Parts: sequence; structure tokens; C-alpha cells
Amino acid sequence: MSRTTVSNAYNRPDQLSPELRRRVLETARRLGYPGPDPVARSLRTRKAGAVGLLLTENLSYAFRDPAAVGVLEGLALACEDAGVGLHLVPASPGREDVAAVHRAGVDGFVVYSVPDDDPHLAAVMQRPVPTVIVDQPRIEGIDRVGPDDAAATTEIAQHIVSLGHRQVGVLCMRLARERNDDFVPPERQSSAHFHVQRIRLEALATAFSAAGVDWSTVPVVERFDHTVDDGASAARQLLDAHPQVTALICTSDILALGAMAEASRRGLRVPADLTVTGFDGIAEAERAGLTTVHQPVLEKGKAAGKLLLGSADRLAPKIITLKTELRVGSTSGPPRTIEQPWFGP
Amino acid sequence: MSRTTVSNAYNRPDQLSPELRRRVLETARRLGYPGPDPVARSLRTRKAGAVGLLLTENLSYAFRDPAAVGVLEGLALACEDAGVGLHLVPASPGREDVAAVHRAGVDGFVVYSVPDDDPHLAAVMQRPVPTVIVDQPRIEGIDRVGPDDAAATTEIAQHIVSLGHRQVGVLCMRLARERNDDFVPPERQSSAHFHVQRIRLEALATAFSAAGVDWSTVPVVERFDHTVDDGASAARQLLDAHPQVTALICTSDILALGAMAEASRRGLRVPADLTVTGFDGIAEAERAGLTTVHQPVLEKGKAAGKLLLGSADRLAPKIITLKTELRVGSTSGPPRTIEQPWFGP
DNA sequence: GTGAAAGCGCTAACAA
DNA sequence: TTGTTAGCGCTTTCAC
Repeated sequence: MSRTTVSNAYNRPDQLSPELRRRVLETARRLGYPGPDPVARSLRTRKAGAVGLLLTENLSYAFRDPAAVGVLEGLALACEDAGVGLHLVPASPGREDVAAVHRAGVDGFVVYSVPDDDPHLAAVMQRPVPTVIVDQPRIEGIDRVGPDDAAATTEIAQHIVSLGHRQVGVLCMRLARERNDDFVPPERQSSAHFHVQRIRLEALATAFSAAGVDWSTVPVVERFDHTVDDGASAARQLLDAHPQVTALICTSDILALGAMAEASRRGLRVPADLTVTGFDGIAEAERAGLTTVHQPVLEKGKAAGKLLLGSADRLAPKIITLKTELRVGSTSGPPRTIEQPWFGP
Repeated sequence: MSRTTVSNAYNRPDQLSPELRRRVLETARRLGYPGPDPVARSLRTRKAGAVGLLLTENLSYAFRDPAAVGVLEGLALACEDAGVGLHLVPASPGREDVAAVHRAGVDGFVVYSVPDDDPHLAAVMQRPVPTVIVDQPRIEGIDRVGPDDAAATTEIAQHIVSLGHRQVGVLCMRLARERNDDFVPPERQSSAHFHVQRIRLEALATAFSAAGVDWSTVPVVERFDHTVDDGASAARQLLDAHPQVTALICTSDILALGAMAEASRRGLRVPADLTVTGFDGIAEAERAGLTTVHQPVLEKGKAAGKLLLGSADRLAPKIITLKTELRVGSTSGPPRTIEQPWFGP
């Protein structure tokens, strides 16, 4: 019996008689043949049947951030719909080993939130397969899915300005691949390799400058790791040095939750003594009443998957901008006022 | 120039002069050669550089359950350490399409919590690659990682018995591939295709029978989907029919959290009016003070990954039993008592 | 409905 | 140090 017949038995049942097919499969089982080798088939058909996901955030933090989990879930859902696997590429912030990217047998990549100078990203760009980037970085000619960070951040800023705050502080996620758990000088802000963070800081700078605040005096504290505890320690560092601050703007809900914990530790009431805002709109933040920008993270992941899987015969790169919504909660209010002496009648 | 030299330039830098290597890579770039094709390489080397994960729980629920996320994270960590990818096989409870399993280019599979009659599982077992099963099912000759469910459940049962409860109810996860959001007759309990659930129910039956409770009178409610809301509705269904119940034993923390929500909705105080227990020891449950069995989910995932990745030249199958710990919280207490008339002096 | 032959792109022996 | 050769296991024309 020829190889063709066997191959047909597995892949195109309509090309041979049911009887013969049955016999082939039966014989295969008897001989312990496990069915066509997926790798050899992929080589031949030029289809790996999998999508690669490049994510350079530390996995432990990624899985603890509902925003990231939402993206992952949406992407996995899109893959499931299409019947293709989702291949998580092993890559962590410190790791310089790019081989895993080269070794991944995938039909395309989704890149989620990596710095523009990441070597893994460079390796992905070298692979001759379609790529979709979620959030960051922005690369000319590459499909992208993400919110309008500048617009959303501007909304937050204007909300805070309109409440009357002029003494604000900012807590942001890491701006580059090198750790800097400290205040951020202006040049580091403007040269940040994490596009999203840079855009958000720029939007804040613009909005507050317009409101008459000298941005160079606004303290910005950065944290490399993305955990609630890091948010708390960042808030501590900022408030210790700048106790006059009346509002803490955080570039993520995770950091904001940490800031709220620190506020409570110091006996500061939110929002009476301190306004705190976040970004993402994760469930825990909503439960805490956090004022934040909600973005549809599940849709983000799904959109990325669909874009990639449907990118076969497309010419122009596609940019999908997700809707965001400012959700004012109970953590933002007017700044505390210094008691005025009362000159009564 | 020969193919060997090019191949060496990429894979064994030490086999040629740095100068030549540089020239090869330079030329490759100029010619737009993207580097060795990973699929072809895998075919040749017989190494896919990836581990497959089979998970037939609905992804949305899986990602919402911290216990499942913990396992996933641990596994991903182990893969990262080894520099291999983690390939999520597209499979959901309803889906009968097993092709994705055959199509996955992986060096081995981790199977996480699937029923013993799942067709995807059967497909995995046919593949000539090593397999590790996490939690369930138990299959002769296959590596397994999981807790001692019987022992852990017995501990919980004895805790509740010793508090004095004799009127108990049980909330459990799905017992088979067909949906049954309802009470569970005895034969369905004993023939459950989800091994873990079956073992836990059996352990409860044994422990309560020993305490003089007729197990056939104990109401058990099943839910197909694993969400807090389903836990709440299951508790409602059970308490509506059996208001005399003083303790609700849940086979997962997620269900238990739902049960607590329902208790509060009905105005029942926990534990004064109703004792609630869970299983898993997820963070949210601990914050809620839930009495539960803690299991190290991250370690579970890690252990599975290491076992699989190191299973090369092992002869006997390996079983890793994880330590669990009964954590008595503030949701379990003595049963409510009927007010006794007071015959004073 | 079935079989023969070509070749996907690569790596590993081995030879030079 | 470099080149030659032989497949890895499969699918796909194409002829029968």
C-alpha cells in the first residue's frame, strides 16, 4: 500500500472508499502508527497551526494582573475559534536569549507590551511571518491594537485639574529595560522605551502645563515590577518626599491599588486627603471604587488574534483603536484645603 | 558556499572562524534570509521545543480561577527555565474536534484536569510523546502530579463533624461532560468521570457515614460552569430545598465564595447560621477567611513541567503527591442551635 | 480510487 | 575548517 493512500485516509476521507479507509486506520493501529507527524506535516504544508505570543513581562506579574490576563484570555479565545494553538514564547525581562523566538514553530506573532529596543522583538521582526503588536511599541507598517493612550490620559488629567488639583504626583510602570525604582528625571520620561508609558506621561505633561502647572516640578516615581506592593512603595517614596501632593495619578490600576493601601497606612483618607486614579479598569479596581480609565482588555486580545489570523491577503497595515471610558469612582475629589482662620462678624 | 557552513554559522559558532561566520550572517541578511526555518529544524532534530497543555475547561473560567492560573503560571515558569515554549491546545468542553491535538508540534503534553472519557485525552495518549497529568484523571502508567484528595477531603469532613454538624450539603463541580446543574443522584456520584470530584465525594461519604450520617440523605448539587455565580445559585438551590442544612461543603473555593454570597443574600450569618468550606486556598478565599484546604498550585504547575521536561530516560512512571493543609478560617463553626426554653431556678 | 515521485528546509555523519 | 550526502515524515501533483 502506498503512502498516498495512508495520507488520504487521515486527511481526505472523501478521496477513498470508507472500507479501505477503515482498513488503513485499523492496520495503522495494529502496527502502532500514531498518525501523521505534526512537524513533518507542518513543514510540508507550511502551516504550523499556532500563533506565538511574545510577552517580556515577568510571568508571575503578568498572571497577577487581570488586565494582562484579560488580553491573554481574549487572544486564547480567538485562537480557539480558529482551531490554532497559542504558543507562549519563553522570554523574561532579563533574558537575552533570543533563540526561543527563532525556534518557535508558529504562523505569526502577537507581541504584547514590550519596549521598543527589546531584542526579542527584533528577532520577531526578522521572522517572515505576520505580526500584530498589542499596546506597544508602535512600529511603522506593523498591525497594532490598543487604546488611544494620549486621549484617555488627557481625560484623566482634565478630571483632576477640574477638581482643582495643582500639586500632583505620578506613579508609573517601568520606562526602560534597566531597573530604576526611583524618581524619574525629565529626560528619562521623554526617552522612555515603553511607548505607552511615554505617551501617558507626555499627555499628563501637556494637560497640566496647560493648567498652569510647571511639569518639571511634578514628581514621577517609577517601578520596574508591576505589583500592588510596588505601587505602595512608590507612593510611600513619593509622599515622603512631597507630602504636599493632593493627587496621585497612576498609570495602572495595580499601582493605584498599592497607592491606596499606602494612603490608608498613613492615615490619609481617600479622596478627602488624597485623590488616587488608575488606568485599565480591572474588576478589583472597580470594586474598590477607583477612578480609572476602563479599557476592554478581553476585546483587545481577541482583536489581536483575529487580526493576525485574518491577515493573510491584506496589503496595508491595520490599526485598531479600542474605546476607553473614564470611570469616575469614589477615589477622586477636590484637594484638601488648608484650614482658613475665620474672620467672623 | 555550502549549506553546512550556513547551518553551522547559526547553530555552532565554534565550528567555524568568526570571520567566516560574520560573512555568512552578513550575506544572509543582505539576501533577506530570515534564518533557519524552525519547523524544518524541528523535523530534523526531532525536537519541537514546546510543551503542549491540554485543558478542557472553558478558558474564560480557567483564567478567572486563581487556582488554575497558578498551575498555568507554574508550568509556564518551568518551561521558561528550560527555554521551551508552552503550546496551549485549543479545546473546550463542547468541542469534539480532536485534530488540534494531532496538529500540535510538541515534545510532550501536560494534561490538566480533564474527565477520563475526554476524546482530547484519548488523542493525547495516542501521541508518542511523554505526558504528565495534573490532578485528573489517574491513568495507569502515566506520570501524575496532584494532592491527596481523599486525605485532604477527609480532614475537612472531620473538621466539620467535630464541630457537631450532622445536616450538611455539598456543592461540587461538574462530574461529567454532560451538563447537570442540579442535585446529584448517588449513581452519578460514584460514576463521575472527573476523578477528583469523585474522590472528594467518596471521601465525604466515608467520613460522614462513619459519623453516623446516612450519606444517601445528604444533598449534593452540581454545577457545570465554575464561577462564583454558579456557586451562589447552587447554594440557593440546595438551601431552598434543604433549609435545615447547617454546613455547606464546597469542592472548590470559587463555589464556596458563591455560597457565602448567597448566604449573605439570605441574611444567614457565616458561621453562626451556616458553615461554609472550600478547597484550593486561593488568595481571595484566604482574604475572606474561608475555611479551606490549601494546595500549592504554583508548585503543582512547576512540578508538572519539570517532570515532563526531565522525563527523557525514566523507566517507571512517577507520581508526585503535593502537600495540602487544612486552613481553618472564620467561616466554620458549630451548628446553629434551636433556642431551648429556659427552665430557671 | 490508487500509486510513483518530488521535495518542503534543515542538520548530522562523514569525507576532504 | 569546509563541503557532500542522506534523510527527518509528510503532502501533493500527476499519471494510471
